[in-house]
Amino acid sequence: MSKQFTIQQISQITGLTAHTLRYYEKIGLLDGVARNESGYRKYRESDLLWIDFLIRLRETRMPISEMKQFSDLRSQGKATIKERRTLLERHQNKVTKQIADLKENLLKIEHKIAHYKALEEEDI
Amino acid sequence: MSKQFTIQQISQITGLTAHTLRYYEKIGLLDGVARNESGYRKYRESDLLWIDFLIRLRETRMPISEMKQFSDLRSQGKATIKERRTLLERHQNKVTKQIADLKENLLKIEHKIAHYKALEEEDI
DNA sequence: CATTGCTTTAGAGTGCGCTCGAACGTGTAG
DNA sequence: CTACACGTTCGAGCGCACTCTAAAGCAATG
Repeated sequence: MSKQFTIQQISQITGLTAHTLRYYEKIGLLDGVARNESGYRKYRESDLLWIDFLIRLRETRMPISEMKQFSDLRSQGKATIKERRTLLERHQNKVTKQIADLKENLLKIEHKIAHYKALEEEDI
Repeated sequence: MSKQFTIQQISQITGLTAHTLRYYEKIGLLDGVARNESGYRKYRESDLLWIDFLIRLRETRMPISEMKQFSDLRSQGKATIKERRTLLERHQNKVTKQIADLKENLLKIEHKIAHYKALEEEDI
């Protein structure tokens, strides 16, 4: 029998607040979180893994609307695997571009820092 | 005598809308944009360079409040160069971390894609 | 069996970064 | 002179992603 978690535990593990976890469930990012007899949520290991993946999508700037699309495909079962892969590959490209752009911007920032250093030297 | 630009030209060059350019000026990110006799903005080359740098800060997720701080230091002249450098160095660290995080997340996304591919193979 | 602290829901509120609209002035082509 | 495109200001509105509140129920401790 696999471990179960309360909303607070999931909150601590993932860093999302309980509010955000309920919100994600409400908008359909988390499907079918189980409940105990009194209606309290009990998260399974699989929920945790899914939430962790959602966090990665969010950190790579996937909009919630797209995360929702992806979640919807997921809950439709294995018939949608190809479609999910396509969606992820499109996102992969965007992330790759983000990294390239950040690197370019980082260079410019570093140049500016170097420029400031030079100006500081002059004034000694 | 250096070239001057209308707000529409700056908009086309930078990709910011005229609305956004006015907004940035209003909140103090753009200091002292010149005007012609009838009150129309005329941007100089130096304004353009500054706007481009602001865009880089924005693309690297610097919040507007921090961009404002930086702008304010800038308009106080060369006495603030050291402070500006410090601010940029802090930001540089954040950007470096962003890149590392994105790379890690990209890996996980790629693993998921590979996993989907494997599942697709199974079903042939 | 009372207190304290956790859970639930629905719905309202917030902060960020724009984005737009209204009302009005300017510049230029026919 | 008349369109009509482009400029101005001020303030309101918007989309996103949470974030919080209120009112109520459940759980654990002394």
